Amino acid sequence: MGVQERRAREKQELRQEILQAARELFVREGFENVSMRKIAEKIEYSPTTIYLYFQDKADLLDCICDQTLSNLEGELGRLWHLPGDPLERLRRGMRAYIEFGLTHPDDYRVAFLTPCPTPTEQPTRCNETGERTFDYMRRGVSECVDAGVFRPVDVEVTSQALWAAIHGLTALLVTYPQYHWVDRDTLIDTLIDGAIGGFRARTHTADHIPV
Amino acid sequence: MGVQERRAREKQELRQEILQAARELFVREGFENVSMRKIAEKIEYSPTTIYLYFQDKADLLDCICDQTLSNLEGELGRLWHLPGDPLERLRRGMRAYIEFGLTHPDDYRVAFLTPCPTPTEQPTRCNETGERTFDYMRRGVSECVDAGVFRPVDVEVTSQALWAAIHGLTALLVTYPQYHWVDRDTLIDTLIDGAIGGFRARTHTADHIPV
Amino acid sequence: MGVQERRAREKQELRQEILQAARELFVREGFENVSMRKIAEKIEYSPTTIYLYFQDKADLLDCICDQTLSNLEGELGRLWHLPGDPLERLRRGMRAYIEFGLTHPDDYRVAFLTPCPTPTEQPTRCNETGERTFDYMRRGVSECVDAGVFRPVDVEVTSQALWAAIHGLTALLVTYPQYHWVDRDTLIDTLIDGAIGGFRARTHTADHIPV
Amino acid sequence: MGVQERRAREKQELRQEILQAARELFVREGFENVSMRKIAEKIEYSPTTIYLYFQDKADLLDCICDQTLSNLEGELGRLWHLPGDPLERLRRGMRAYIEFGLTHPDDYRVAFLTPCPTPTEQPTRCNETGERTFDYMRRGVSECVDAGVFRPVDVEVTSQALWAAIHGLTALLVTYPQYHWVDRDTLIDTLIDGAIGGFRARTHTADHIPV
DNA sequence: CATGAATGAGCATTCATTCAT
DNA sequence: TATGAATGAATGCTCATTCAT
Repeated sequence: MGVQERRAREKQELRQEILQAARELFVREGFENVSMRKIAEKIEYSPTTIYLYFQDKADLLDCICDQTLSNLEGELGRLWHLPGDPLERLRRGMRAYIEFGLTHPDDYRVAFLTPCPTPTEQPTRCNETGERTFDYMRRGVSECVDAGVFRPVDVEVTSQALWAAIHGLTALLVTYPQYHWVDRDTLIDTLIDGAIGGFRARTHTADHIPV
Repeated sequence: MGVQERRAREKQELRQEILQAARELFVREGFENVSMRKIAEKIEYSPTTIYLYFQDKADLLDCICDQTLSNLEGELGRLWHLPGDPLERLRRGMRAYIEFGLTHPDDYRVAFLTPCPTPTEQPTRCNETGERTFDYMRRGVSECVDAGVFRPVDVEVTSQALWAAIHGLTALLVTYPQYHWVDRDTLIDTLIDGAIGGFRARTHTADHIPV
Repeated sequence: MGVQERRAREKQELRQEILQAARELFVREGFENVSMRKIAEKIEYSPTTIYLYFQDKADLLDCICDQTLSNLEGELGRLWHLPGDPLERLRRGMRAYIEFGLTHPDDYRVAFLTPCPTPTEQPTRCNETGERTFDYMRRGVSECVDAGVFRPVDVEVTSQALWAAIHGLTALLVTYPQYHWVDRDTLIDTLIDGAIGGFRARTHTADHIPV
Repeated sequence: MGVQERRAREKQELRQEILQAARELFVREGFENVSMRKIAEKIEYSPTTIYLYFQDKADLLDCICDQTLSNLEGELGRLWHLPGDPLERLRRGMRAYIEFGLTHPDDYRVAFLTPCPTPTEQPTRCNETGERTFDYMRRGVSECVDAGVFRPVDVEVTSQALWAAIHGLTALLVTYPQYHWVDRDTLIDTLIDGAIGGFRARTHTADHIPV
């Protein structure tokens, strides 16, 4: 059985290597310019080999997306357990989301800006992982409502709206990196605080709202 | 002279036909997956013909974007002159933007979700028209600040943040039309009011903020 | 009739303009990279117009060749009437030939290095002009024989051999301009004197033969 | 292992087949007019296959040239070791060169009459093989000088001049096979003896010079 | 498990040329 | 006389993929 295990492990490793190579190529060369051949060259295997691990290019892409979302989810999970009040936690998560997109623009593009090839099939690419990730937003909003920091808004509606806001900024920055944006940090803070601000309970102190 | 005029008109018509065909294909298949050949087939002309009307594929894309932005600009211009207070005007414009995207999802995709093929060249595609369009946002925010409805925020920063918010929602709805979104109108209102809410002066009445 | 004449003259002028434009393009862009369209653009006429003056591209090419040969012939004719003894005249003509090729490398390529498209049709492109040009070689050799500077060699054989020699050098220099040739003038002189040297009568003085 | 060997052999064979097909086409149609597709059709493989054996069209051309030059080099090498005095050896080599061109006109055309597509890159195509081949000329001339058959001429200059002479004849005969040449053998002998004659020491006997 | 060989389809673009006007 | 519009054919090359081994 040791043999079988080793084999399985090796197989997993090569799979990971392929994914990693593909991801790096996406980053370096841009999503559209990555071919199976280039990936194969990078890992020094034949193109055919890739097909032993992935059904086709779309499948490979899906897996990359899934990984991306997993990474994002992991990041958010880590942050979730840091100390802080609900508002801080929500804000921190939103910032992390945006920064994740900026740090991995190609991953973000693949995962969030590329339409599903066959729209009827899957609502989002990599449904489950995506939902799990989105749950952090739901929980963040929920906490804020429970703590009275937010007005008693509908959690799902608010979560979706907040996601839209941070997705919008990430998408724009990723799609038009050369546009004459104002200072990036200011912009991010403004967006987050602005979006959150709309849901806060009346008695809030304005400390976090930038001028 | 009638002949010349008719010729010119026909030429314009074919140009429009090409643009329309390309737009539809770009939308349906994604920019990278649309070839000049496919466009030619769609309009039942030879590929060469397209090159009589557009310099190359990038030029074609540019023209499509420009048209889209012009339409959007026209829409926003119309609304701008309707009566209403500054806040109402801003909100109305933001909603129109989102609805424009939802009504012409393909156009929106091409214009706002497709990365420029050569990113170094041009900040955004179709600079001028885009800027003119964005100016409506700037003017709307500016008015709100002047009228004291907004705190004295930085107009450019705020405008970019608000654009990000509405772009985000439009992009998500366009990219994942099948996702289990909450009621579309509620979501749009929530996003707009939430985003705007963050910048309002302290003494505002909460009448516009939905539950 | 004045009208007709003017028309005819204008027609000739445009024809010349086309030929001139084509020739210049050949020189600047290289023979293979010249298209009818580019020629048309250069003269600021439509491509169609060219076809009013030349049957097709091959015809245009032929005419250029013919012009080239005419130019060469003219050059040789001019030189022929300069004073000098037969040997000097022959040598001078051979040098002029080589230098013509080096000055108009693309013309030379078109006229002398490009095989006739349909080999059965025409021995050389532009037969007659070519023959007239070659006659200068025949006459030069003939004179040398008559003057006793050359041994009583066969004029045709010798002429062809000498042509081969100078054509060879021209062709090599034109085809491989980057090769590590020795000093160009030395090479030309050596070739000419060497080739001629083989036919000189025994009592020649060696003054012209370089070390 | 038999399998591997057979595979390798088959691979080599196909490579040769491609080279041969390309060579024939280049010769028949001219380099610019031969497309990868036409080559593919000729060998009844898909165009893609060619790219498994050659990097691109230029590479293919290079390999063809190299083969041609190798053949020529081999021929000259064989002759070099035959007995004979230096002059005879030189003359014999020059004749072999010309006859090689006449026997393989297509090969000669491709190797010596086709301009390098990108002239700036490489002095001559297939440098090394070409130089090795040209070395036979240098050695032949050198020997003649050493033996006192030639005047103490510069070896490189003389070699290049002699090359030019025999190249010229070969090129003309190959390019214009239909021209009214005099008797081929007479012409070749005349050219060779004439060219060589120019460099011979004064005391030579004229025995080899034809009338 | 991995591959070498091969392919059909496709790409953006350019070409020489024609035809109706 | 000249042209604007249009085209069919072709270009070198890359792609994702398959199949026999």
